[in-house]
Amino acid sequence: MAATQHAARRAPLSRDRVLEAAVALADETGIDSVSMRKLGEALGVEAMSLYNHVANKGDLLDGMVDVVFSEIDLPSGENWKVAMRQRAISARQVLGRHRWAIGRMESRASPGPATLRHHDAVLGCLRGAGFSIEMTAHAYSVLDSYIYGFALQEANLPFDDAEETAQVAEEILGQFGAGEYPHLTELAMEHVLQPGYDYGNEFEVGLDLILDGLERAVSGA
Amino acid sequence: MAATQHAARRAPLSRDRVLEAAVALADETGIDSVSMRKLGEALGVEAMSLYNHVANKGDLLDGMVDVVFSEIDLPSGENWKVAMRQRAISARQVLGRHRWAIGRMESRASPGPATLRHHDAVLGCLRGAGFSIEMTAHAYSVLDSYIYGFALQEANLPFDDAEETAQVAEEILGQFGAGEYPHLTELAMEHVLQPGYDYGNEFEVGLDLILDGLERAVSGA
DNA sequence: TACGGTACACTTACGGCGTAAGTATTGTCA
DNA sequence: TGACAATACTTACGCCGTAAGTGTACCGTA
Repeated sequence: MAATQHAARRAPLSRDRVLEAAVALADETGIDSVSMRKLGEALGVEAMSLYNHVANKGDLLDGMVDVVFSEIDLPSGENWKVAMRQRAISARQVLGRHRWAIGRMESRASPGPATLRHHDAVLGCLRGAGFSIEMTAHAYSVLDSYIYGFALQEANLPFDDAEETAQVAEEILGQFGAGEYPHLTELAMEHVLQPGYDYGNEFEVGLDLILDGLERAVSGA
Repeated sequence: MAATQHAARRAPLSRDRVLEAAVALADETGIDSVSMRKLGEALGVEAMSLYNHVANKGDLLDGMVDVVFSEIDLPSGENWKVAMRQRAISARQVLGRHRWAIGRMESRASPGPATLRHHDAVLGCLRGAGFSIEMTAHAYSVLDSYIYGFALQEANLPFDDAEETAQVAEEILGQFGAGEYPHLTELAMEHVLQPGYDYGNEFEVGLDLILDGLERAVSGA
């Protein structure tokens, strides 16, 4: 049949090609518009053909998350603080590039190989720097919580630049009497709406606070 | 008609009743099974009737998130550190009770009144304790990032108790040669799988590390 | 008491979703 | 050449959100 011959001439599908296309589609049009049909269309294929390469939609999402993980720099260098700092910054960058990913880290029971490799490298860096197992667990928990939480907040900001910020702030505050949320209003007026404000700058402030705290904890022990 | 008389005898719907039922349904059966049809069924009503009380499904989700926020204790007392600590613990409890909520804080452009009230109270506590506006912004960012991130990780743990933990760890590690992820294996064997382990215990460790860091930053300025 | 408006639950219908099941066409190796 | 494994295709089912329109019960006013 003509359709099938056409298919034969196409570059063949593979799990990697499917995942890559899905990530690109999610980046461009949002995770909600990643459906099997639309993904198939993007690949020049019917929806059901994708099932030759992913088990189901959950498997697709798991795979997409693992692709994201694979983009995060592994920690490197002998100085744990520098390595952790650099990894955190890379993670935030990657999660900013794929804003749909942060809410779907709920891959839960099925972490992919890149995910496992990443976690193993982080643990190895800390253990190699002399952290006890318990201290490693503490550091791992507080750092990852902070990174994911910051990325989550950043992904959910309803604005991307100063102009939008002003617009949104006006909208929200304008709905209420000026006195109803005085501290929110103050922060908006005297900080967020000032020229040069960028929420992203907060990331390294908090990160350094945590890294310094860890350093103190580890040297005090 | 009989059906309508029946409806008349029913306690009338209201936005609050709809939101409450939706939250309960999500808690019991997961957010994915909160559909307009199933929610209607839970309330003894057809799906379309819900549209008299919520604008659409997005509005429903926004409202559900605001219900969750309303359950978090507002900070109280004159000691900012105690107040922030207690609020953080309450937030984690609430987010643990409604695990579906953390990924859907993407209410983005439309925070509800409880959400705004909560944020305003947090800011007021810090400003009242003498934090500068900038320092308030730092504290707010690092604390909320940590709380959300921790809740996110906790919500995504594929296990709830020690038994499940062992089972999942075995499954994951069993898929690979023992040497493939040595540090992950070590952490699992010598820490996570030890009796008495509970990831939740990490929360206050990281929280206190951050609060101490903030205290040092604020007293040093 | 009668009446008009409002509130609100109902039915029907549409297009999109994930995916189970079955069919057809290829490229590969005996 | 003929059989087999891959893999793309079609069809169909029961969900989903929700636009549009219908009917009834209640309330304030005359």
